[in-house]
Amino acid sequence: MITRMSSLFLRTLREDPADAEVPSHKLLVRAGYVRRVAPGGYSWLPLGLRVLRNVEQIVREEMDAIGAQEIQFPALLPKEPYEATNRWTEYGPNLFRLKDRKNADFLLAPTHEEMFTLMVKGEYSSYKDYPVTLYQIQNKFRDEARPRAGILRGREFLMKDSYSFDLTDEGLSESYRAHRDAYIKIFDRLGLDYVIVAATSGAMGGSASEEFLAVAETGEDTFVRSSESGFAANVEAVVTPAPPAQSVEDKPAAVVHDTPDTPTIASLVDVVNKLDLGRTFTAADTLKNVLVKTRLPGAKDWEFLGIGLPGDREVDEKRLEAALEPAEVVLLTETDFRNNPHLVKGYIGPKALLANGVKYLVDPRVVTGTAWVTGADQDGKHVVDLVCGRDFTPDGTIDVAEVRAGDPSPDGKGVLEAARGIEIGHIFQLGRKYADAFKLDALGADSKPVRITMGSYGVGVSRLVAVLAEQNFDERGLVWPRNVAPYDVHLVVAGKDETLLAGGEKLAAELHEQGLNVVLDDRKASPGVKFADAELVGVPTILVVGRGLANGVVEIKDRRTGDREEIPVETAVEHLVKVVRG
RNA sequence: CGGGGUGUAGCGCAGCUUGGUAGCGCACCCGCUUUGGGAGCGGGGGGCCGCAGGUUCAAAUCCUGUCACCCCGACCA
Repeated sequence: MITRMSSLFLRTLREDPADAEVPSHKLLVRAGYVRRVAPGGYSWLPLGLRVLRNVEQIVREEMDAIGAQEIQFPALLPKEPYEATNRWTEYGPNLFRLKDRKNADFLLAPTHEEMFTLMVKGEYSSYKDYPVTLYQIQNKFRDEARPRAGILRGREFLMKDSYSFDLTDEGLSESYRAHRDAYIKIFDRLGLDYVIVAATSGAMGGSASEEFLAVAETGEDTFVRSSESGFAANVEAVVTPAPPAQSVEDKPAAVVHDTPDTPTIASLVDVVNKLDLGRTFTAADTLKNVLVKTRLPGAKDWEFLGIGLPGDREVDEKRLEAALEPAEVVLLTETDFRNNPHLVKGYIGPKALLANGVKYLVDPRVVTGTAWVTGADQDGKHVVDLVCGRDFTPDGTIDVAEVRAGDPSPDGKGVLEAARGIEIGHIFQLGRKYADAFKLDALGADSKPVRITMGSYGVGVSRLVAVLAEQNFDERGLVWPRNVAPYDVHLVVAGKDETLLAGGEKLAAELHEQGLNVVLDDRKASPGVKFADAELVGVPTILVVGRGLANGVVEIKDRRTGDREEIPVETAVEHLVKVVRG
């Protein structure tokens, strides 16, 4: 098709909008792709909608390719199904709730697990019907506490969500694998720089779960990756490699020393080094014991837990919560210490914990044969050379110490470096949570019911547009990957001469005949304005019909590289078709 | 929810300290000139100065209240 700029519903802005911070937000607004209408709510203008539809189509094609079938639910849903799964309350304030004129409760769907489950339950009842995978591409609503970064994190957004229904765990694994492969194809087709990391499944419930993170400085998620291998992981999922165990026999005996006024690790290291023990100690030689208490859901009492880790590391709260999930966890209060005099704050050692029945877990680096400077369970005293496996035996390990850049990669190759990412896809094996809630069974070959097991898989379609912008821009504007660009060719008529416009029109018509989508800048604006707009809008190929036309040549510019070449008008169409079709 | 900031034309901003006819740039409209890198000159249209109350002869400006929005963090996926 041919779109004329003279009539295209588009107004570009010369200045960045004041409320925009990240590149995608600034550029999508400036280039006239989206306009804000509410916090976290954006309208799509013609150019933006074309890109959104292109992304959507790629997602759709890859879903169809694995046999998933598209359906569509309302966004406006009754409360009841969400009460059955408890999500009416569990989802909390993030759920948009509203009432109809009869005062009945409704919600704007944040995701559609309930509806898909009910849909399948309503239609299918035999094992012969399974497996089946359904999906939809539809707007979702979440009342985010703080929408931000334009369409990167809105309250209404376009999402592809699919759900697999299988009779067996093996079937679920296969469905999961199929989605994983499909997502790889989608994100590869989009030309994205992304990683796949193991994830915790969060509020959705379920087990196996991976996130696809697009690499971007402006991302909200921190992850780590190896400097040498392809390893990447959420910080919560990093497994610290344990060093080999050492012999305990050759270690010096544990000796208690007076270490007054050493409430911090730094002060302890200072004092110990002044004891003149013939060695120099660092924070990494100390064993810090952190006391927390945990409580399982539904349980009444808190249970104490001691965590021993090298003194140069802090406990990472997110890793702690992930490690203890589903139990909740908090630090001990002053009252707890007062009620438990055997816990000497600042001087807690493994011995008192173990002697008083407090569960004691240590960092994986604390292996048999390692010697530590740690609390002696008396005010003002620490013990040096307390050896793991000789002087104390922990109840197990817990991997909750902070992960730092420079730590060895869990796969043994290279060291970890920190990076930021934006979640663009999330796949996980839900299991039977929703099938249980709605009693979704298939009648088996033996006439006995089989509980269905589900997988759930999401792609943030509108977010992908922002992510693509985030990864494809320069100081002049957007630079779309070819297969999502709003047009194949941006034809600039550079000059007001009637013959130039006629030449441009003719070329546009010929390109159109070849099946290319062309945006033709037929406006009366000066060439400078048109060039600047073309670069801001970001169509990958710019065709300039200008002063060269008198000599029978036009200019083709590559938006990304800036390369330009003059070619004869007669071969321009053929040339462009090759460029566009690759 | 904690911290910081901002509300003045479609967009970006000044004016507020020290009260007195609401201004600049971009965009938009008209005319002439200009046309390969965001043109020039001239003319023009567009405002409940977030909202409410108060002080005052007079409020964008001072006072009180309120609402909204943005950014950082917490939370969330």
